[in-house]
Amino acid sequence: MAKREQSEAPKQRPSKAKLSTVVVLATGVELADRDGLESLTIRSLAAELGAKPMSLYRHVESKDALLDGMVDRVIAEMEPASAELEWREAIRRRCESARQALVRHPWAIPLLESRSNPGPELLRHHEATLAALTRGGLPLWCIAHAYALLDSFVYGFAMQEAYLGAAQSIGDSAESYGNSHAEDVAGSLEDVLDGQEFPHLLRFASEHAMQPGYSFGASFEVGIDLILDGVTRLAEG
Amino acid sequence: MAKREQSEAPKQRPSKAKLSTVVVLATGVELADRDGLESLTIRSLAAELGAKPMSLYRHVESKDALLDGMVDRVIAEMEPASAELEWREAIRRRCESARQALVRHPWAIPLLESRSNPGPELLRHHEATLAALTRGGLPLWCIAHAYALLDSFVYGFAMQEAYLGAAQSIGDSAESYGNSHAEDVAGSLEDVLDGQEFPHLLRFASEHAMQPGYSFGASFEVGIDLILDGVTRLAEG
DNA sequence: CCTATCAGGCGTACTAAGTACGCAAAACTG
DNA sequence: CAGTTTTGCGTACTTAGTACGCCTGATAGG
Repeated sequence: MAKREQSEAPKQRPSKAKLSTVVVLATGVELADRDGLESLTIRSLAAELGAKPMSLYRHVESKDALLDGMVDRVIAEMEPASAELEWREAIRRRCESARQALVRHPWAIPLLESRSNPGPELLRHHEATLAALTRGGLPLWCIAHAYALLDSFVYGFAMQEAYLGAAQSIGDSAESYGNSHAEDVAGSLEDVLDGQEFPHLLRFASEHAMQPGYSFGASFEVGIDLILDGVTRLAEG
Repeated sequence: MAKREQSEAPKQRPSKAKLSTVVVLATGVELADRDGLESLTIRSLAAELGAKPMSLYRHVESKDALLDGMVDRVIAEMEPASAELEWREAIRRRCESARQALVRHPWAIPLLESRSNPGPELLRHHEATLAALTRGGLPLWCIAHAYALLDSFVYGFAMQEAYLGAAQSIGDSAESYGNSHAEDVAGSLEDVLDGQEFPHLLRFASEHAMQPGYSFGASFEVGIDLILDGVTRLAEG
């Protein structure tokens, strides 16, 4: 009798709070962000929520459904192309937003492909992008190419960025597996490559990729603009 | 005594043959191709090889190592950029080859990212590609962009192609999960999209994507050429 | 206020899957 | 042919997903 609450209890993730589908999905995303997808289990998620494993199944049909929901949540973080902006700018922003969502949630990248159900957010997203491309006055076949190229690039870029990110974060979470890729990728460049076997690779790494100002991410905007330009040119010629 | 063999026994995958790392990896790839990555377990692989689960561990350190090895095998199927050809043509072929390998082994795509160890084949591959780009006379910063864009595009494209492929294969392997995405994606376009909510999407699908001659794959070469052109232009201007 | 109903949380327990450990047969070596 | 190494594997433990059904607290009538 000492405790009375109507429906909005004070938020407290680590233990209590009311269980619900959204909370489960959101906490799933948090956990995957923090510890990686491998350590997201029904049991660990339940523990994080201060609940017992079987309780989650009241709000999520299965682990697959959980993952689907989490992916849709990530997609929801990507701003759809705005109808207000000039179409190229709208596309640019959409792509950058998508990329950032995937950088925040790199575990979602492999799932984007394998999860079959499109999910409501993904549809809204496609719709907005197609609308922007249509506003650009491109012919339909050209829209198709533009869309294929842009999305391929965004996803592929995010994939590589995630890969590099994992390789570069030396002091971060270096205990997930037995493999310590940190040293293998970052430090031992010369150890693996010093032979005459990979001269270009070694030169590229030492003279460019390992230089102070280098940022893989800088290629992103270059790529988007390049594709946008190329597609425009396609439509004309 | 009735059976005598020196080292090359008649090949017979389903049951006997000598166990070895290569055989295990190759059979793993076959199994993943046939039944999908989810149904590739140490136990199923052992059964396929006519062996018992623990036997595989003599030739593969762990399941993770198995997956690494399988991925490296897929990468080995991608022809490195040839040093004989004109550089753009060499790049084009390399990319097309990579794409085809990933179409043959779509399960490898999500793994490309998550597997941390580069693997010997990947290094050889990068080396050849950088060599070709260098032969093109591009400045180093431009090579970096070119490489980032090309690889992002290839991987991302393969990802989408795999996604679409799974959605389109109606009569193929439609029993993997409880979800039958075949109908959901292919047939019920109007069921999901008929509302006024997704006009562009519906128009795009019905007027273009569902037309007889449409092929998503056709965008691939367009994309590669577009990137190659764009990068060349970058280097000049 | 008392009871029927219902939904949410959970205990139990089964299954699938990775794999540590160490034995034993086979292959190889001297 | 004896010793050593390589290979295959039986056993068994662990982690993880989840089917099934109980229990409890909240809610709705009477």
